[in-house]
Amino acid sequence: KRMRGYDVFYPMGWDDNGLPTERRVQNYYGVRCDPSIPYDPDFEPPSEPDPKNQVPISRRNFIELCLVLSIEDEKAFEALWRHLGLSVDWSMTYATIDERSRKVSQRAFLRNLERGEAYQVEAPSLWDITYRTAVAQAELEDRERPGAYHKVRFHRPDGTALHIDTTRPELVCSCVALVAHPDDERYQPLFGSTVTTPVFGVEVPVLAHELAEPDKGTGIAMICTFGDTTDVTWWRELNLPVRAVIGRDGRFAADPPDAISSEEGRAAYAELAGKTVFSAQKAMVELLAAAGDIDGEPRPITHPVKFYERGERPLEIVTSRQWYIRNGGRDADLNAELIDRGAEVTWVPTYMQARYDSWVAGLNGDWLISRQRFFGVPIPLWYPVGDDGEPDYDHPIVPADAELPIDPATEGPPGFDESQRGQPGGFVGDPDIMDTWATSSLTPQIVTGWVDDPDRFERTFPMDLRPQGHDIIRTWLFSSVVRAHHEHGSVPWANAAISGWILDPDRKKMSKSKGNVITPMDLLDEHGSDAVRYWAANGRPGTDTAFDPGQMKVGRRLAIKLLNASRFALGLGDEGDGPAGPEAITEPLDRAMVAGLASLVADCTRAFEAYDYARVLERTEAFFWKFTDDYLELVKNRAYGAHGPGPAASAQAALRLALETILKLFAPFLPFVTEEVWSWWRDGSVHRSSWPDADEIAAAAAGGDPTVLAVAGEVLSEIRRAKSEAKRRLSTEVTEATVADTAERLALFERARTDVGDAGRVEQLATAAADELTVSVTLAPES
RNA sequence: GGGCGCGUAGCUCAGCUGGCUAGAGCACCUCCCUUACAAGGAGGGGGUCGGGGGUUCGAGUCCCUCCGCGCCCACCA
Repeated sequence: KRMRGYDVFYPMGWDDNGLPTERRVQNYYGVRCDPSIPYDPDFEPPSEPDPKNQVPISRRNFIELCLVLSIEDEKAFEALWRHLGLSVDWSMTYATIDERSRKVSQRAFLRNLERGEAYQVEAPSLWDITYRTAVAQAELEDRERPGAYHKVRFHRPDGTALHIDTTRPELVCSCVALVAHPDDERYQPLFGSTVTTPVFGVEVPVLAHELAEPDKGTGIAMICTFGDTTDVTWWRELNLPVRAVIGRDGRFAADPPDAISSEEGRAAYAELAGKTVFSAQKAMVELLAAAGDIDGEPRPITHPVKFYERGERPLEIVTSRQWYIRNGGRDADLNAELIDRGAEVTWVPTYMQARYDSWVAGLNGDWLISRQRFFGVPIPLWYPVGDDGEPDYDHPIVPADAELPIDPATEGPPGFDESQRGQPGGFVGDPDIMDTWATSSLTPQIVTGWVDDPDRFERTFPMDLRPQGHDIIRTWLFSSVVRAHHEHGSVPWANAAISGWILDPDRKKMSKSKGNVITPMDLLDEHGSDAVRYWAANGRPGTDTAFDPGQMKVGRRLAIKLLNASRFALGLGDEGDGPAGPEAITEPLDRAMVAGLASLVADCTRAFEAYDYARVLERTEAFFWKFTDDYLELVKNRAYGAHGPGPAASAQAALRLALETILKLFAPFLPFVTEEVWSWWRDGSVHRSSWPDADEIAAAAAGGDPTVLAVAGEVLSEIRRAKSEAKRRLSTEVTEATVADTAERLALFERARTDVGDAGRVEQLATAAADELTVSVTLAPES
């Protein structure tokens, strides 16, 4: 685009927020964040980190270390990207934790709040017990885990048993109802009646709901608060009470739910109190067995369990107060609008839009953006504290736009004194930070100057292109669409170019846990940036690409070939008046080559416009190899002046036009070698030169016919073959050669006859009529 | 369960709207130090285009179906 005259805005940013940075800081410095500790301005991290004995430090100290490490990491990344030759505007970088990003993030959130697009609610949400934070739907992944069906006996009023199958018997104490499908005749008579839970003796209703599946287990399930997201749906839609037992630490609460009122029930619960889910399950099975309320042995199964994508333990569902942004997960109209926004984007490849559509259509709740973590953009709110000492969450205190960014943990709201923090009649800051995607979703606004450069914003928003991987369509891409839709009523960019992954040589996804990760800097050192880029550019948009050092070697060879071929082409016309312009291209073979060049340029230009960069590289490379193998050999003698100045000038002019054009076509892929060659004979940078114009080159070809070169190349190949099969060197003289072919092709051949004769070292070159090409060759005797 | 993508030479992949004997590179074999290039060059062997139907004058290319692989999505007690 830059070569085609566009003033390209190509920003680069660093996503520092979130758990990866926190985890790195913990390991790197051997510390952990403890928000209850006061700030220590003189804190120095341990000189020798002990991962098993992390030093607890204040939140502010922890964040300072995050910033220090982020800056170090950013330097390493910038060095890498520069080494790779990315033509980024390095003066316009941003970081998701820098002041401008925090301001954009907080401002957008407050505007969402003002318009009702952001809201807080106390509700069950997915909770990671390791990191002690709520997580969003977009951060979930299913993992196959072993489990077991336990056949548990509930009791009907008449004393008979009602069996349910459950993989989570430990949650019987939080059971609020049983549920079966409304059409299930086995259970229809029970709807509206009650049963009592085993061990705890709590009376629960038997209800009907169409999400219950008759052929799963016994066809009737227990609804707990909460075992999985289906429980949440049932709980909400059937207006059931909460009997939560699992706390934020993943352990069973000390006290049973109020519903467990019997002495025996409370005694039984005491066996579970304080235990992890795993231990509680063991204890509960023993309790059930002792009560005779479990039938048979548990039946092992493997089933998908929801995990936080970075977590190691299954998610639990915990009720807490969280902030949400509306994303169409609970609103059909908004959902349809966001699907329509997706359709406004041009997707490369097109089928990636299906992933967006299915994600948006499958949303089952709004976007949970608050995180109970430390390193990120704070939620910019305070809450008044009542005389009872309780925060009033319904009336948040909002900072002025001009004050942003703020940190409510260290700054107080206007009109209050810091001494009033946490005091009756005073205030508290919202303790949470925002999801990292709540900031990353605003990268278009951050870079285009939404808060600090109205002129640039006007010229660059919506942006043209979002390049990103397919794994973050549901996060980065979708959340960006949501924010732009709410804030600007538009898409954030016109095109989305979705790349695949780099897979290891066995076609497995690279991951740290598998230990098959390859870091790019070593590759760049070993193969060179052009070679690595060559390999990477062979990957089609959307397609995963296996790591292949072989392709890098090919790329390196191509770069070296480009150097050598250029040395030859440029070494010809240095004396006298110098090379002539395109008008000197008069020889049929030269015009044939240039005509092929013109169609190559047209093809490449079209492909680039469609983001089909891999095709551009492939076509240019194919042309270039033919160019060196055949054309260069065919014109070599003539270019040296074997047939006088006119024909030599034609060859030299054609060679230079081709070289200039090929350098430009390769420049986006092989920026270093093309720049090097460019510097041998041209001023400025090839990357600032103008993209070749197919029409201009076609004009220089002056009606040349590409098949002249094709036929000449074929005949030359035949002559080479004869020498190769005779096991003679290619410089062997040919005393006599006869080219037999159709009249039509012979006419084409005739126009390059002298060049073919020269290249093949043929003394007597004759032609004859035939149905197809054959070349009979008589080699000079070995001397 | 729904959806998407892929399956072409031993390997990695091209093959765009169906059209001349299916291509490239790597690997393999043979030969050549030819004055751009031996970290090179020339040439060669190797494929029933996953299987089976169908449309067509003609299919790797379109349709149906089956098989295999990968991914995305889903309220998996």
